[in-house]
Amino acid sequence: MTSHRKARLVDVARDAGVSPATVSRAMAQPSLLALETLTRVRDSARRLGYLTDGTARALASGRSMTIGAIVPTLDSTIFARVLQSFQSTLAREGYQLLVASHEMSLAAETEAVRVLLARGVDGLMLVGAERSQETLRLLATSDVRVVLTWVGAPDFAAVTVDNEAAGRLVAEHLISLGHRRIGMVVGHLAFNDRQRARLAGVRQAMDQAGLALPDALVSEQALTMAGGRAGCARLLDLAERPTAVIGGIDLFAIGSVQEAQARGLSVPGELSVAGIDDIEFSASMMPALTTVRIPTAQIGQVAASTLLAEIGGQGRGEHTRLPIELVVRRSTAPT
Amino acid sequence: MTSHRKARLVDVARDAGVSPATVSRAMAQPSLLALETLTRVRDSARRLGYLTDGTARALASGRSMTIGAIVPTLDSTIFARVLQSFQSTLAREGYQLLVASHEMSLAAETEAVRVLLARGVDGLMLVGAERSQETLRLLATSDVRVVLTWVGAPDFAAVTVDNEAAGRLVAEHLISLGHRRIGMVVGHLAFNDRQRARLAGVRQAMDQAGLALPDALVSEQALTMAGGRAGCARLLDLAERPTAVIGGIDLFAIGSVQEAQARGLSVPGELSVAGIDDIEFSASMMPALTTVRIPTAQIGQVAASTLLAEIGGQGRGEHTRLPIELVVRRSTAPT
DNA sequence: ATTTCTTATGATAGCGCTTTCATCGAAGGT
DNA sequence: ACCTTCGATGAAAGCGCTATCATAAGAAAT
Repeated sequence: MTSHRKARLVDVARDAGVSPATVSRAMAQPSLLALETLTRVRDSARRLGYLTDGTARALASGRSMTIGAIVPTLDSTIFARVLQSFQSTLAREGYQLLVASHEMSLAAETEAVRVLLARGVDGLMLVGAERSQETLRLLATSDVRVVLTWVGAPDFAAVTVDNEAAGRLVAEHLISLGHRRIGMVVGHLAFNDRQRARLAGVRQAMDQAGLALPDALVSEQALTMAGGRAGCARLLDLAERPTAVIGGIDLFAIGSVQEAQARGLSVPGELSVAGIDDIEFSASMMPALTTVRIPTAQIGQVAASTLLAEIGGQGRGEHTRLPIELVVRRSTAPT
Repeated sequence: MTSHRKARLVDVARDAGVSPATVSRAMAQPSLLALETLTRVRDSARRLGYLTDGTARALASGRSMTIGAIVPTLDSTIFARVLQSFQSTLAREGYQLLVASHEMSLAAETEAVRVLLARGVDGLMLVGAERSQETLRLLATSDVRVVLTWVGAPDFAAVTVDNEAAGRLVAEHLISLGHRRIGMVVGHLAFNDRQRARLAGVRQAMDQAGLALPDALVSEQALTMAGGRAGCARLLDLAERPTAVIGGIDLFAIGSVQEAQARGLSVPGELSVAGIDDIEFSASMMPALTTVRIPTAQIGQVAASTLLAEIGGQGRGEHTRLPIELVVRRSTAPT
């Protein structure tokens, strides 16, 4: 609180009796300075309450030390978790996280990319592989490093998970239990390649077993528990109701269990239910949910490392596929 | 994709045959220009793929159009929700969100404040009123506008919720149902004034009813469902077990219900359980949870508006207290 | 006509930092 | 001793934009 106006680099330089360049070095590459000079500069800086002006630094150096992340929404266990680990890994390296959400709109994503690029982010985390032409153009024109999450694409580094396999895994599990008529509650498929892949995986397993997955047995819903309930309700109202329901996300499966129980159907006695994600709640609900474990926190952490490697110059578009695993619990049973 | 190097303001100016100042105006205050000039500049900008360099703009103008938010963690339904609405309100006004999390560490919060201030944020959202001296000093020295959430403090604008009243509300409800021995699972109280206030509220209600809340009946736990389970387990293991358990957050209450059920205790028959928050799941679990509704999304939205008003020069430290409400459902019953 | 506003645009000085490039003394090599 | 290398620092040119002030040309007022 020494002075009133914010201290600048030159103020510190004057106070310490060195040139601005030296102060700059003291802040950014201390190893270049003689120990004595360094301490003198640091003392002055502390005394004056000096904080490097990140804006000016970014302009002069060309690097903002800022990473952008564009997710569908922050209001989701899954993305929140990914962002948390992404952010903390980044922070450890001195990077800051700029977040934007697009609420499942392709156009909004494009706009977010434009804004973040204009902000001069050094890297960008995106979800999924579906992009507008305009977004791709923006990305190509700029020189930001990009890391995709969940689903990858050729020209970008990516940290993915085999969503198709996830769908296959649950479906095969259910089929092996003797289920023949299986329904699925899935998120809106437009601009959501994760859900599309999971559905495709379920389809594959069914096909392979010679079973059908008619459109009537697939219900698209908003990604909430209430959506899961509504979707399950639709499936249960069918003349030929399914003996098992797969939730494209755990939230759907949880909603489905609730709907079934509300109708007096026992799970898994009369209806088997399985999800994909393995969120915290799934393990401890009654009955505990059979699901596929997606290593969400790890996605964020690896995405951050990958992106930092890209920015650092090592790593050329590396793809990491994280393992997933079927977790059989109590919500599924033989027919 | 016209040129290879990134287009700058001067490039657009040259292309459009105007001065840099005019292009700057075209981007920031279009109303100052003649319509014809404006379109000409815009055409050039589009053709060259020009994006304003936010960094340079921030340096020259002194405003970064960036808001920082420091929360305990992103990985929480509650904060994720607040941030989602905060972010989308901000985005509508052209502001970008820079997030940081401190994982319940006072020192980490201070560091985050330092970093965000250095980044030149125009505003800052903080959670709770507990701050280190150093943080307060940093805030006072800089000229960022600040908005507090959940709990307010004299010198800052704030959007709060009466956490004490929330605790009181559930406790009174339970007391009115005839419960005399009530336990509480609460988050770690260090650097968490929200949980402290909720606990204090419960205490008040108990005191007023002439009841005691011995330390043994209060279990501090990490803010997860598993924490809720563990806390409830501790309370149920007591020689004199409580007839009702209050969760300092809904997650605790949910975990408590699970623990009770896992022990074969019926809820609310043998144990009443209530929470505070009203997260999505609470309404639809079995039994549906009695809780206090906290308007999370609204907190984010109002916090954003408040902060923007502060930045805009209107509004001097306004405090908004959002209403909360007891929601009685099926998890509580008379003794 | 002359003066006074307005409106649209230009010229240009920074914003606060980083980063060559240059300098200079001390250390190392022969 | 003499040249080279190295380590530590300084000088100063930007980074790409905004904002102030100045200017010019009409419009309005007298």
